[in-house]
Amino acid sequence: MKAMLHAATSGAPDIRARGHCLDCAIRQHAVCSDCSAPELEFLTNLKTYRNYKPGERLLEMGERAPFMGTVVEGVASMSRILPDGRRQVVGLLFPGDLVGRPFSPVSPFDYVSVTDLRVCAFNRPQFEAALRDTPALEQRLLEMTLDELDSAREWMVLLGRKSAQEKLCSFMVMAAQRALRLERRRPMDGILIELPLTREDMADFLGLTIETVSRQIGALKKSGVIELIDARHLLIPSWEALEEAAGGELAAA
Amino acid sequence: MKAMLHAATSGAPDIRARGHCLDCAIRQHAVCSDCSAPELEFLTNLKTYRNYKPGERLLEMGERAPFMGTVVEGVASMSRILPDGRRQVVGLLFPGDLVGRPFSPVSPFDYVSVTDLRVCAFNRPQFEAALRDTPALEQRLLEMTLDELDSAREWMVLLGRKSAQEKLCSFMVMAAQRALRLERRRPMDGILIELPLTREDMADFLGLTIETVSRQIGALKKSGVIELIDARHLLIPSWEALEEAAGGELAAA
DNA sequence: CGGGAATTTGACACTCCTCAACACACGTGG
DNA sequence: CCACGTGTGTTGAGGAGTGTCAAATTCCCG
Repeated sequence: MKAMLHAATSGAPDIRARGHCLDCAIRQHAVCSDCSAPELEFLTNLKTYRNYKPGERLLEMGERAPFMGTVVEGVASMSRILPDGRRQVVGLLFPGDLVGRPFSPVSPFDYVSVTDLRVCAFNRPQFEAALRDTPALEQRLLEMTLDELDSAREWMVLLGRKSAQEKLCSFMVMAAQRALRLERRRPMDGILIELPLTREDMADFLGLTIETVSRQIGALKKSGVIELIDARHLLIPSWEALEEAAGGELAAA
Repeated sequence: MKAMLHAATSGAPDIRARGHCLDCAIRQHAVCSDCSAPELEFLTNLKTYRNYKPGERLLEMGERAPFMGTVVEGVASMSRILPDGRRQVVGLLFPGDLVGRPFSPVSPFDYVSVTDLRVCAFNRPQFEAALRDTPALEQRLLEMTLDELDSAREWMVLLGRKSAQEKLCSFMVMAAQRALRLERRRPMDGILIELPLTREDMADFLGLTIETVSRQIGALKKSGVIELIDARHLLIPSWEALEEAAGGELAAA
């Protein structure tokens, strides 16, 4: 819970451009999914890739954000730290999700990589100009933003009203849904879930402490809702039982 | 009240069209703020006004939403109720705010009036067509949605990490900011705040119980951060002290 | 193998919830 | 006019669920 962001904003992440937008594996999930071939051609020439190690800060709350982009590989978090060090994660970014706040030069949250991460990045003014000039881009951004807003509000239900145990189950449901969607698969019994976050990140996402997270995972294991492979991998014998234990109401984000 | 919430969506609220968009007092805050005179002319002919008493449900979670609109007067809430009855308010709608989820025929949340309420309403398909055909409308909607997303995430920080007392103070700060913005005024010492919600709605918005809300308001009064006029009205001797007690980080929404 | 981080476990404290009773304002009808 | 019901808000006693602090354990990687 205490803010332990190890490295300062990295001055020069590993940057290199390669690959063409047409070949992008996650384009269908991204803001550029509805762009025409010529529009993609244009974007291809603007983009650069940025790679990060876990724990690096891509953008800092309250600071100028030099770029925007899309997660290509890995997971990142958006979070805020209160003056006394309490931290709340307000969103997880999976492949296809947008990094940065469009039309605001200053980032309203910290963006931090939680796994090895690759981001398809654009110079901010150029990206915003592209947004203004490309209806396909702007309409898709609107669509994505409306979906994110629904998700954020669902998470508010979790934070405000769910028990620690329900929070953990909801998180597992969400993590599984996000991972499966990328592979165009559906949840089912016996499925394997990877938890991409440390206990600390989970705690900060769920509004709990790491000790409570650890204990509730133990309780879920004992009650048979999950089977632990190791600290980061688990098996779901019954998807329905997991959803039941999550306290209901988790629409696919 | 319980009975009202559980009653079906009111079939025929008080509907009448009057007034012209050009004369609308809250247009500058609404989705139509950037529309040209001809565009407003078009919208004027589509709109109808709907009036509600406190506690009426405008739209129901999971049901077809026949209209969308803008709050003209009063306050409404968006909320979700878990299967076992726990309720979380995920947003408050002040004049200018949008009622309904664009591009989704089904409402993801309950919309309930919390005061006497007037809504400028549009038939959903017509409104969505107008959005698609009117860049000024769509761009403004994107802007508003991005702002709402920032606000929702700030509220997640409150729900996940703030104490009951900090939640109350944050709510007062937010309520004051929203009310003042409509009058183009700034927060200052000695200001009067109206709490438009019942203790129950406040509790459901803050992730607390009504008893805790009541007790914390009492504690704030005793410590001098607020002065109670009556149950719904209070005075802020020091705005800075209130923000301090709110635990920091509340950007104007 | 060694050292630090991540995770788990334990004992205890505290915030906030639960249940219950009470106070108050308001409207209705006898 | 007053008794009554209903919705709203306050107050009190006690307990459940999480947080806090401390230590043990496991994992990871050089």
